[in-house]
Amino acid sequence: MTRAAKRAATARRILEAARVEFGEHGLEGTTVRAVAQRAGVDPSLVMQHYGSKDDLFALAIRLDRDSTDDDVAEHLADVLDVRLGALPPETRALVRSMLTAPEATRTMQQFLDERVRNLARTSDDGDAELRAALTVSSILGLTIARHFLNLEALADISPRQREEVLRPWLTTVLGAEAERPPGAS
Amino acid sequence: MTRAAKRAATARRILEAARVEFGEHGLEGTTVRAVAQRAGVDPSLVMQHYGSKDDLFALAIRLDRDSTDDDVAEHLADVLDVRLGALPPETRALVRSMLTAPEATRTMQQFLDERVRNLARTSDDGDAELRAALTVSSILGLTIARHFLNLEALADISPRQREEVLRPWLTTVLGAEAERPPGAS
DNA sequence: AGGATCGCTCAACACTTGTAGAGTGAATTG
DNA sequence: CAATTCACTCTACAAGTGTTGAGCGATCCT
Repeated sequence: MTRAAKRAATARRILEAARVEFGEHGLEGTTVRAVAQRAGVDPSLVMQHYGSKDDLFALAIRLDRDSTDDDVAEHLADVLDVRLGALPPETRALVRSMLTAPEATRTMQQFLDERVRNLARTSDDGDAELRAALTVSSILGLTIARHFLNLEALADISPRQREEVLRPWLTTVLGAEAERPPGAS
Repeated sequence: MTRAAKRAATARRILEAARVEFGEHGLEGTTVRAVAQRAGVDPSLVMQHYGSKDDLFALAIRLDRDSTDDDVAEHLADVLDVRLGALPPETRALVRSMLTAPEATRTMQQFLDERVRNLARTSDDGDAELRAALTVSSILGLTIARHFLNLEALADISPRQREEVLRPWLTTVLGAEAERPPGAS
């Protein structure tokens, strides 16, 4: 293993450690020393690699999603498959700090606004954006309630419940934009 | 104004300042000095009144809701009337820190679990708790998206949209527990 | 009115934090 | 093989934090 490769590997180890720490304790609750210790490395090396704690954080919460086709089906798959298991560390880090770290708030805003736009694109209803936003925020709330607040009722969802309750419910939420009540202008 | 009354008034002023600061910057992002300055008071007075920053925080996030009858109608009223305006400071403080401050996380868990139980009580469905949890987390997500992330699509909701989109949508979400698909045991 | 009480401020401490710079030992290069 | 580069550690510092105890001036009791 060449010297540059070893250095790159160390850098990745630091970044991953940072994601875990940020994901568990947030930006303010995480110390550079804690990240360094988890990575098995000296604190100052973290700085040499990433410049500052804030720069490291900005990198740690990047989602790097391939935002090509972002439709209802993908949403469903996301929620049902991915988010029922463990959340990836960068997502945990982003969500964990989204209410307290301005950088994370901005990133989350952009991420959600984009999903809302993509979702609203499928309809030409004037209120499509609003309906899409309701859908997206529902999924956000579900994610938080399950993975960060550990709501009792969401703790253990059986495969039966996933198919009989969660999937129909999500379909309802997602499809709500199609069933608008009569009386619109 | 008696001396004790003046002291009590100062205490309330400090607590209110704390709610605003905590609500805006979270537990870790708020300094005792900032609270004191907002209250127009010396930092050490804050300690004399509330013992420690953590004790003050615990008090600042208390909701003191009269949890007698917590039903669907109340939920709707909450979301449509209260939460469309500004959130009360103690609610802001609680929500802001719920992902980063363990004390706030616990408080939020208990608050939501209670609402879920109360909501599930109205049905004898075996999955009532799960459905109630989906409802509650939807509302949580909506609150966060609107009041903390300022999602574009949720920024300005006209009265028309409230009545034509938001209310029917919420009714759907809330009522989803009644419309379960056929084929349950 | 005079002494005690008390709400409040001032000054300071102990600690943790992010961060910088010198140093070290091994890998690399000629 | 000698010189150099470089990934990494050690030591230290300056700033900001929660928290404390002494002191001060106005208000209350007798």
